[in-house]
Amino acid sequence: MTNSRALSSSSDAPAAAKRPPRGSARAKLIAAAHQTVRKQGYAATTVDQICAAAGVTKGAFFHHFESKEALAVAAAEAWTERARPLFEMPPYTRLADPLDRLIGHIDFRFSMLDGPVEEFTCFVGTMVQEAFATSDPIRLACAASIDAYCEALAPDIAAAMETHGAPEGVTPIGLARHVQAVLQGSFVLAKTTNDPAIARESVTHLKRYVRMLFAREIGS
Amino acid sequence: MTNSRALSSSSDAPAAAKRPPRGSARAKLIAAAHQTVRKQGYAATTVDQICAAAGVTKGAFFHHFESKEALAVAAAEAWTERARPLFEMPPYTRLADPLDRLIGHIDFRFSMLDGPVEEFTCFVGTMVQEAFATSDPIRLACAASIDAYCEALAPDIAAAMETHGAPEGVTPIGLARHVQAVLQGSFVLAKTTNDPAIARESVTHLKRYVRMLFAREIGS
DNA sequence: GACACCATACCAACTGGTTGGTATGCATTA
DNA sequence: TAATGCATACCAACCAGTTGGTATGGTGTC
Repeated sequence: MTNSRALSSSSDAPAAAKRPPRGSARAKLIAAAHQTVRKQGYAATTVDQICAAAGVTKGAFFHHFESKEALAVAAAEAWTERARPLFEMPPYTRLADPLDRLIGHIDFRFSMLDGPVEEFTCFVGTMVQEAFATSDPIRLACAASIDAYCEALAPDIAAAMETHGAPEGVTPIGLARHVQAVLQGSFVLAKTTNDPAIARESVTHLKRYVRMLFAREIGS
Repeated sequence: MTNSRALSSSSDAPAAAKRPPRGSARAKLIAAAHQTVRKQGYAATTVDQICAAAGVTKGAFFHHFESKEALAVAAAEAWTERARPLFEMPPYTRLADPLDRLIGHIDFRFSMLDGPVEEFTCFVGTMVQEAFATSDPIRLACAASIDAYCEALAPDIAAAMETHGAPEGVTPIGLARHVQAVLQGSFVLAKTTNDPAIARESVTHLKRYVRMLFAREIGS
């Protein structure tokens, strides 16, 4: 790289184009935050690290976000969007029986529990553990993200309760939150062993619980 | 030496005694770490904050622990000891039926889900979330603490399985880990809302699951 | 279509305050 | 008096955020 860049004639359009497209820094910073925070936690992650992972400078960071906390909030919101396809794309969402769809979703979450721990754990779950008492904006953004997940899961549970019945005291949103709790808890356990196996074990129990809940009489 | 405090005759035992007993700094530092880390997380907690909360100086800190990480490991080990009485003291541990003891334990954990979130959440669960990828000593100490809990819970589950039976694929240690996962997950959810109610909801599902697991021939 | 004008996107270098850790001294106890 | 327990004073590295500037692309005007 002899030329600092000054040489770049205006006709280098063809191949070079190493430079990332203008306007991509924000998205790259959020993706870098997801990646880094899931591995190290929020407080231990520095702005410089996020910038380095995103391949941009600090100037770009503070152009797009007024503070580290503001990035955290934006990243939590982006996490919600990132999770949305989990409810729309997968094949099991087309199943006729809502209980099959619910079980299908749990199976799907089970299948995600593979590979390095920091690649399947939850960004907002990790972050809210650290920030719930020190940053209300972050806590609320994480709460909204988890709430959106539960709300997306609840309709199938409600439908399953109507067609298959369910014990007293079980509500769609309540069971959805329990699903989320088991997932979050399984992430914590997986972090202790640095291995997904222990997480799969718990989700298997969750699946059995859901099956038992709706296994009273099919079509009573 | 002019008497800065030399007045204190050896017979001042009655009331004065403002100074903490010599040798208490270590325990106070660990207690302060438990308190502060549960509220703010590990990385966000500074050594100075821990010292302030313990009422000692940094000199005392680094006299007892060679680093912040070493304190974290010691605090995780102390957490294990702190949890031990939970299995020995409570009245339900005297029940004859092991299933009653297991349900009693879950009820007991349920009853702990009250008051400020940082007062019932798990020190090692919080810490391992942040440190699992950056500090093996901390991760292993947290793993040992959670493992000790599960091992303490497993015998009653094993006995319950023998007297009441249980479905294929359920193991004592596996179910114990699931109990722990639900608790850890319920803590995460409670942090999103800053309210224990959502955690109680999940533990109620856990209790129902355990009841259903062992309810094969009892009532039907 | 060429030019002036300007908002947006981004960069490199710097700063004030904080952090984990150290060096040293002194009082109490064995 | 030797060792232990703890305090004070201090430091080098680091961190979130700032500053002052450059590059880029869009828009209105003629």
